[in-house]
Amino acid sequence: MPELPEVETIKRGLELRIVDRTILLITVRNPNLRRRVPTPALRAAAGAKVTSIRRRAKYLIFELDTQRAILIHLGMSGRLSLVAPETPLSKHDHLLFGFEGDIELRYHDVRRFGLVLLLSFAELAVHPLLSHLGPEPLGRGFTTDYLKAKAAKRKIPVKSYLMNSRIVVGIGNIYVNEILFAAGIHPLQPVGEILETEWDALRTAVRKVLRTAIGRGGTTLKDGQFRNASGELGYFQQKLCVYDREGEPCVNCAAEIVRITLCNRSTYYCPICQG
DNA sequence: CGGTGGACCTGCTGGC
DNA sequence: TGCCAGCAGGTCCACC
Repeated sequence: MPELPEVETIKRGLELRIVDRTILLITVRNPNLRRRVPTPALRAAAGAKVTSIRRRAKYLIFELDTQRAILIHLGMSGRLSLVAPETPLSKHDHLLFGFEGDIELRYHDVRRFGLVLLLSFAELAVHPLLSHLGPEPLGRGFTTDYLKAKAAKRKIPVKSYLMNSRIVVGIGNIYVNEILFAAGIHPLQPVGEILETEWDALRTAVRKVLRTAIGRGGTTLKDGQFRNASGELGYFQQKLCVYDREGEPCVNCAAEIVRITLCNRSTYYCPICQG
């Protein structure tokens, strides 16, 4: 579900409510996520205070005042929500974090592709899940020169390239489609043959699409899956130009949006604007 | 090494 | 109405 803008939106919502608060109780109802949740270690983190919340790629990192951190990835269907403790539990509420001040943070994940780990700061600094990640697309390391250099001589489609977290993090299947539309580049374009002049457009499109989506609180599709930490919907879906618009008219040229499968995922583009 | 495709898991939708 | 194939925001790993 969540790509960078959704994770960032959740992070911002959580920050306001739980930084500087102490965790009173951690309950693991179902430890079977992508990796098994380390229940005893995690439960033992109760009593610690959250000193800050960071985002790296699509990971959330809750730093504690005990030199440890809770690392959370939401996978495809994970949700984090702040609720009153008396709120009825649902089937897929797998972890509960009870905070002082009558606030409960719930991790909910239907498909259980997510991840929750407890790591020391030292472990976090060298953790293989994080150590191979490329630069943040909204950070300084994401330059046109970097993007171009990494692509040299490679034949993979530009869509696969942008979705590869070793190249750049945070871009998933919704935003990659929108980014390529904004840049006017065909998703199958071999990345090693992208023109000199197109690289700037591509970098600009990455940053603009992600920034705009964050500004609009992420994307909530028809199924209503994505919510921020307070349960509110995003509204970037109103700005989607190609994603899930097969057969509908292009917003620029009115040609029909085409859908193909690439990297085993639905891929949408305008055959004229991205020709 | 670079690139592709399947596996992980549950639930919803649409066609027959 | 019921059944079943196909699909869904991500990531990792085995295999060519």
